[in-house]
Amino acid sequence: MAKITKLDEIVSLCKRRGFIFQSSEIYGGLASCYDYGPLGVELKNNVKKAWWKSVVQMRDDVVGLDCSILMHPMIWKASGHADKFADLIAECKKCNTRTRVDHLKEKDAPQADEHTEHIAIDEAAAKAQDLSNKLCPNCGVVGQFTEPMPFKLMFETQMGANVDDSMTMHLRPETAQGIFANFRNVLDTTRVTIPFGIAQIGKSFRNEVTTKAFIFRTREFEQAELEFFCEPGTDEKWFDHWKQARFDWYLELGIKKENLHFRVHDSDELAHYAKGCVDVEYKFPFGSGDWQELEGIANRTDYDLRQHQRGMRTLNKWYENDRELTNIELVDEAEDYHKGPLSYFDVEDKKRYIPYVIEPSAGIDRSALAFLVDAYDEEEVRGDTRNVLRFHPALAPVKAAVFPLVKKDGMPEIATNIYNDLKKYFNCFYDQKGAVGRRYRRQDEAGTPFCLTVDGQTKEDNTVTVRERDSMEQTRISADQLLSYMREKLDI
RNA sequence: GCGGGCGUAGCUCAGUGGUAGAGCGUCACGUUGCCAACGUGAAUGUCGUGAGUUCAAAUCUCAUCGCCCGCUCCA
Repeated sequence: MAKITKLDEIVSLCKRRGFIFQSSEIYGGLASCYDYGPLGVELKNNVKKAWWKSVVQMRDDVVGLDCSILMHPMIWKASGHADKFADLIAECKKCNTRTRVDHLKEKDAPQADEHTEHIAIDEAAAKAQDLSNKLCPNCGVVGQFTEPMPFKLMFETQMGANVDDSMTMHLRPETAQGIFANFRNVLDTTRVTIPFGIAQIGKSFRNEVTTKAFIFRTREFEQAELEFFCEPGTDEKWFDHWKQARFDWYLELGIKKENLHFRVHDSDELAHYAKGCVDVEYKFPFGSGDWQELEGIANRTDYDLRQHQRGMRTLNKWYENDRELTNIELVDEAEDYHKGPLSYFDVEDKKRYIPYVIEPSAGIDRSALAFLVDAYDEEEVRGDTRNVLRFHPALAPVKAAVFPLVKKDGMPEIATNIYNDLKKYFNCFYDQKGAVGRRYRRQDEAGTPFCLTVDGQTKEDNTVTVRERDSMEQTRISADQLLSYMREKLDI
């Protein structure tokens, strides 16, 4: 029986054990921002490590990258974010529901099923004047809207300390564009040949209209993204490949199969550049227990690289327009764009083309939350409730705790030596205080897979007790073999 | 942003105008020899924040911040 874990229980555990705290708590908190505590940072780092190992290090066809968060403003013009991450929203005066203006439908055309693109704010502002015939999707009242309000989904900041000539910059709303901007660099310096991918983990920022559910949707968040470049025509094959590879990654790290599934995007839900998109979703315990996105895997086609080729050719216009993005249009695409600066030359086939891109884009924070929720378990042990986080060893913040059974007879000294030896190889924790049973249970709640206990017998035959978290079973292992035994068990 | 609920110790919560509380947890000492044992002792509070009403506010009023649920929104 899968226990239904409420989000509140997870939040409470996170606080109690030092996984996650509200940001700026001593000042009353800052909405939608969270800090990772001592155990939380280990967990999150382990999630990132596991992703990096699986996507970069274990593969011969992917290389890593770490781009700056601030990038040239033209990046966002070319990518479309500068225009499309600004929405106009109108509020129904009748029911106070806010709706994106471009999602509003005419009274007489309720079946307007054309996919609604985001519209550049200026254009939309002009068009949006007449809402008198628009229908509120919530209460059905016609034409009772406030003036459209612009929502900027990108964080703005200033670059340059001198206020007068500082430049407005945007914090990146996704890490992907830094990869596209470095496609040429990597190609020229790394001896990669298509098909290959570039991976990156890092912070992104989005002014979401609403945040949600603990660390699930926050305005500052960490992404792990891969842009996998392939020859057009092979994109479907690679899409399927990554779809499977990414799904399996969650399962291998212990997510229960029944809590994970794919959701294929409908064609009217796809971003305009995407040929296909599928989400990996986890059954989170928010409210009624909704499936929520952990990761999106999209076929972005050759859209981004082509857009940046246009962007590169628009640079002078940007200078001429006083470095203002809103006043300029990207120049039209060159006719021979497929031979442009971001094209790829295939030596075997002797042809140039703009590669297609398959993008698995995972949210690290929400993955960490999913691993937490999924690992959380309460079980009855001798009439007591045992709280245990059944983390996969690779994700466990602490791999092994070392205890002397009691604080005398030389046991602390032996245990300390073992601890000092093992901590060179993986994260360990030493504890000699209080009853050993209590120490075991404390480690259960931190998700530590193994506890190593030095007892009276250790002095006689140099063995220690290895107590396993999930089964609570104990095995005696020679202290000499402890390192190799643990490494095998932990797979490190 | 709207509607509903909530905010008191690290956690869970009691406390409806009159001295700030409990359980669990934490720490110390003793005891104990393998699963939240026991004994003794201890620490820990801007009662979310700010104003107001009152002789007196955790308690009443207003504002504000934050969290949860449901809408809305979510390349």
